[in-house]
Amino acid sequence: MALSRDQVVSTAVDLLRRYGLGDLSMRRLARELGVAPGALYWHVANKQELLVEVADVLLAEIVSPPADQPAADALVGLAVAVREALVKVPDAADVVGLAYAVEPGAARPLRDLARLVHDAGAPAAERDEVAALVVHHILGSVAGQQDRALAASVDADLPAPDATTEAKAFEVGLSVIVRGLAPSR
Amino acid sequence: MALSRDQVVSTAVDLLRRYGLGDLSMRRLARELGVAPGALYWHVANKQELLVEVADVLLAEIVSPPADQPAADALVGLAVAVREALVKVPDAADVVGLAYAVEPGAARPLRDLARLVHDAGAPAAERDEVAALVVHHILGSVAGQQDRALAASVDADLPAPDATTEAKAFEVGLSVIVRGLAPSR
DNA sequence: ACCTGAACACCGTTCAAGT
DNA sequence: ACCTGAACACCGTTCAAGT
Repeated sequence: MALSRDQVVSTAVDLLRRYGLGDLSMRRLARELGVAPGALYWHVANKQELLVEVADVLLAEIVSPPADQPAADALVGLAVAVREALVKVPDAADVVGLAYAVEPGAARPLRDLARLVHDAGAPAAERDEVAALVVHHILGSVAGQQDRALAASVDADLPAPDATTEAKAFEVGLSVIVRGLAPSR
Repeated sequence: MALSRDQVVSTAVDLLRRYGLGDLSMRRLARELGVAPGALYWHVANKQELLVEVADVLLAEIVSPPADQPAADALVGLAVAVREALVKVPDAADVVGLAYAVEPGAARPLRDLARLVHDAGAPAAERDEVAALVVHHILGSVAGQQDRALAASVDADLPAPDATTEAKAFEVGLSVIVRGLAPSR
């Protein structure tokens, strides 16, 4: 049976989950699919386009926040959920960061984040800017935790990051944002 | 005359400034220096170590904030200065992000940022977390602007980012952080 | 329509051997 | 002490030619 674009993308997601971005090469992906590297270029224009699709898949798995709570709580809940989903995927911050730069509102959870930022008190004119701040905080936190885990695995006398501590640190920053949301006065 | 580590690092900075991370390869750097690629490994352990040094050079050029203003103003001023310095250097966010993950307080401006966050009202226990939030906001803003510039140069019907607008958007997020700094009540 | 084979122009890193 | 030459194991992308 012929290869499909979906098959290419989902195998790429698999490779990323299991081995990280360093092993998600077009050649490695082709090997995994049992085709020649050139075959992939019939289904995707290039690696960048593929990675944007991969990011969309990762974000699509995140559940929407329940609508029956204050916007500020829903915002915190969703941000934590996005962070938790991404931190499990090696190099997720790089992949999602690339996709976010190309198309900030393409994935549903990121649109939800922007909406909740507005509902929680940000003026409409500042909605996208504050949403970007939240996204950067999530991606920065994810990248930081993963980098520290990598550093600890390489250098034996560096401490391995603790998931609970990392999550707490993230929420400290998040609460600063929520507190600052309403324009002064 | 023999090659020095400083020479290797500063030529790397040069290459980054002129052509970006894509052209900052160990082989390209060796060619620029007129040596064989293997020669570089006498002076630096690997590419990652080199990039951390490059980040330190980029950050070292940023001036410290004057001490005669309110901490919140100094914080905003320094964050804007760091952003402005980095946005001129292609892929600066990637390079500095890597270095920041490895050693968050190694560069002076980043230490100053953490100090000002504390002086501006963050509890000592939350200082590093909020400083990380500010750094992520800077790097995210820089990466975003540069990505949009690249996208516009590739795709003709995408608008080129305006430097003033980008700076304003950054300051919106920054002021949210500053407003949220003092713990509630 | 979809894929292979082969090529082009690259990578980071290692290491014996030279000076 | 410092560097070269040569190798190892890779990259992303293109494209004529095949089915």
